Amino acid sequence: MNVSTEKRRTKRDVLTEFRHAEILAAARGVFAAKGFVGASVEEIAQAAGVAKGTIYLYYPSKREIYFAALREGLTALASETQEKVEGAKTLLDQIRAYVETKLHYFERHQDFFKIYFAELGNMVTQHESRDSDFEQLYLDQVALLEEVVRRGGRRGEARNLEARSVAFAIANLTRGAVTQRLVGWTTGSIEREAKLLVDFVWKGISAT
Amino acid sequence: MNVSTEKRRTKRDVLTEFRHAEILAAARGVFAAKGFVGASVEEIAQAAGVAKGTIYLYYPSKREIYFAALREGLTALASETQEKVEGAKTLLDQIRAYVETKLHYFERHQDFFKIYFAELGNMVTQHESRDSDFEQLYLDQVALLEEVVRRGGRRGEARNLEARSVAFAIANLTRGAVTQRLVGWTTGSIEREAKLLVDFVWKGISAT
DNA sequence: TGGCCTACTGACCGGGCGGTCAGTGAACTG
DNA sequence: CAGTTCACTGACCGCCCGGTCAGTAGGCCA
Repeated sequence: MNVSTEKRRTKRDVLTEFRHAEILAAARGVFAAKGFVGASVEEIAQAAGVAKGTIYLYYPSKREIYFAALREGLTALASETQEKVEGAKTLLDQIRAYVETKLHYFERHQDFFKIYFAELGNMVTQHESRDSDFEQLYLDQVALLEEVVRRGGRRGEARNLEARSVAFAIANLTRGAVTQRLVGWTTGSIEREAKLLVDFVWKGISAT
Repeated sequence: MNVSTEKRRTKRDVLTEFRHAEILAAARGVFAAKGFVGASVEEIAQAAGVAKGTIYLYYPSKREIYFAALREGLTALASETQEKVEGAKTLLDQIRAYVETKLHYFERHQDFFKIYFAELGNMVTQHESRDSDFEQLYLDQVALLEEVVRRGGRRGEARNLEARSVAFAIANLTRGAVTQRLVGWTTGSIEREAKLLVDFVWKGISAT
C-alpha cells in the first residue's frame, strides 16, 4: 500500500535526518572547542556516539561538515536578524533590533559563534573560493544595515553620512561586543550591553 | 687581542641575528598567506633561502617562530601607539592618534596584521595558556584607551560614561576598519577613513 | 528457519609534515 | 697542507589523521 511504503520511506528519512542533525551538533561542539584543524573526525564521531565510518555515510568530508555547521547557523541568524529589523519602524528601533538579535542569538548559540568568528579571522589568511559564499553572507548583513541607515537618513532621522561606513561601524561594534562576551572580557546583562552600544551609535549618527 | 675576539664574536652575533631576522621575515610572509597550520616549515625555509634543518638551528619549533613573529609585531605596534597617544594633549587628539597609528602601522605591516587577526579569531576556539601573554598585550591596548578616556572625562572633555566600554568600542571600530581594508572591502585613503572613524566616535562621546 | 538487506563498524592505508641527525664542505688555524 | 671547527644540509623517522572498505549484526521477509 501507499501508506506502508510511505511510512517506511518516512521512517528512513527521519533516521537520516536525525543522524545528520546529531552529527552536526556534535561537530559544532568539537569545532568550537578545537577549531577546524584541531578537531579530528574521530573525535566528532565519538561525540556523536557513532563510529568514524558512519560520519562518512552522511557527509562526504570533514570540510563539508564544517561548512554545513557554519551555513546552518549563519542562515538562521541572517533570517532572524532580517525579520526583526524589518519588523521595526524607526531607525533607532531597527538598529536596536539588529544589535539585540545578534546578542541574543549569541547567547543561545555560543558554539556557532566561536566557529563563525574563527572563520572570519581565517578568512584574512586563507582566501579559498569555498569561502566566497560565506563572505557574501557577511556582506549581506552589512548591506542590510546600510539600507536601513540610508532610509533613516532620507527620513531625516539621522545626519547625512556615509551609510556604508556606518553600517560597517555598527557591525563591527556588535561583533566586538559579542566577542568580548565570548572570551569573558565582558560580563553584565545583555540588555545593558545592548543599550550601551545602541546609545553610543545613536549619539554618533542621530540628527539632533 | 680583545679587539679581534670581540670582532669575531660580533661577527657571529651579527650572522645569528641576521638569520633570525631573515627567517622571521620569511615566516611572516608564509604565515600571513597560509595561516599557522597551512604553512609548512619546509615552505618557510625555502622562502628564507635555507634548508629546513637550518630553521631549527635558530628556532626550537614551528610554534616558536609563529609566536616570535606575532610578539615582535605586537610589541612594536604597542609601543608606537603608546608613544603617539601620550604625545597628544586633548582627548580628541589622543583618540585620533590611536586610530591613525594603527591604520598606518597596518599599511606598513600587512603581513603582520593578517597573522594578528587570524590569531585573534583563533583565540576564541583554542585557549592555550601560551596565548595568555598575547591576550594580555591586547588587553593592554584597551587599558591604554580606557585610561585616556577616563582622564578625558575627568577633564570634562567627554560625557560621563563607561570608560571601559568606550575603550572597547574604539578598539573594535579600529580593528574592523583595518580588517575591511585588509580584505578589500574598503578602499579610499587612510586619512579619510581615520577622519570618518574619529568623527563618529567623537560624536558618540563628546561633552557638548 | 534461512536468506537477504543495510546501517554501521573500526582496522587499515597513504600522505603530509614537524622535527632529527649523520654527513658535507668551506673557512680558519697552526 | 693536514686538522679542526661549525654552519648548514636534506634524507629520513614517526606520528597523526582524513578517508576507505571488507566485515558484522540485527531486523525483516518468504
